[in-house]
Amino acid sequence: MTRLRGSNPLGARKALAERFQTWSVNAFDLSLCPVRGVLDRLGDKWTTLIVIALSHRPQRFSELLRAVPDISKRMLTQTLRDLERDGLIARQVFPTKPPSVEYRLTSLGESLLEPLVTLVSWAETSQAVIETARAAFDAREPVPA
Amino acid sequence: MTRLRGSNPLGARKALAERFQTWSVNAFDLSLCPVRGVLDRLGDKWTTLIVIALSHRPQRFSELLRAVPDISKRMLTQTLRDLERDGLIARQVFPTKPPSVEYRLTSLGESLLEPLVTLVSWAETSQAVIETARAAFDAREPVPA
DNA sequence: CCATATGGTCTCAAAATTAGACCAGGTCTT
DNA sequence: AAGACCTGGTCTAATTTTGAGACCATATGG
Repeated sequence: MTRLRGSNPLGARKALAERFQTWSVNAFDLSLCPVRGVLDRLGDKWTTLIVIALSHRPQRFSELLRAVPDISKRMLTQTLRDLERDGLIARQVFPTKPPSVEYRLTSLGESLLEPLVTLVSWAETSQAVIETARAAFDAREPVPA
Repeated sequence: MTRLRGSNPLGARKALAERFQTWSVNAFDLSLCPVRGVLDRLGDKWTTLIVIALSHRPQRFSELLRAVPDISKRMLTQTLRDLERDGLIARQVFPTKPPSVEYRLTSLGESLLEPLVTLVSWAETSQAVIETARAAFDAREPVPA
């Protein structure tokens, strides 16, 4: 087949499988697998969206609220706090009349952009295939109303 | 520091920012941003763990239950169904005495491994920095008992 | 004959998330 | 000057999601 430099799934599979080997000793035990703590936050449903929104430019609270339409204030606040706690974003208050708060990516936060781009690219590329698979599955196994 | 080829955050930032530009027209509107549908599933907390576990080798239901220790049967079933529906994994039943079911990555599922590796690598690299940031944040803003 | 193992499903409780009221103050409109 | 509206949040109550564990049918080993 085509043997693409470093982009064949086999290579990735091996790389990941190797890492997994070292983890499998502790079998993903939450307290023993430090990566889980990091990965869990990324799986926050809102985290990636917010990071992507901030990749564009620093934004204020209500801008983010508009940028990610279906997030609730509560979750936006909480996700921003978590992100700030992890050092991925920085919070800065401006003493305007109604004080405004700006959030921006830190350099650590920006370093996340690169892995995120590859993931988003994959999502874009695979989206059509996935839709097809979903439709096929639903046709096989009709979901009851 | 070291200047690695093509791994500077600036490049990634620009790449992502450009993509975001095209999305920002619809401002992440769930129904209009197809990537969200895909990204949401990846942010399932269990999805990535299961895919990683299966990157090792095909595994049966109860093997996965053991591999991802703190998942409940309920969530394992559901996550596997979703993954199957999206065409990322395949389910095969063997007519053994108590029938066993094996789950394996499809080629689409394997294609996810590559982006996942970069993400996991980032998590591993950044983990220490993040822990430090968390500690510093908690010291500043002591979480009440 | 009882325990165990298989892959799930079902129910109920617990946890996470949402929607939306509310706040303090200042500006803008009328 | 009264009212509406803006800021960034917090708080409560209702809804949704998740978790823990019982349960099932069948078959094997002891």
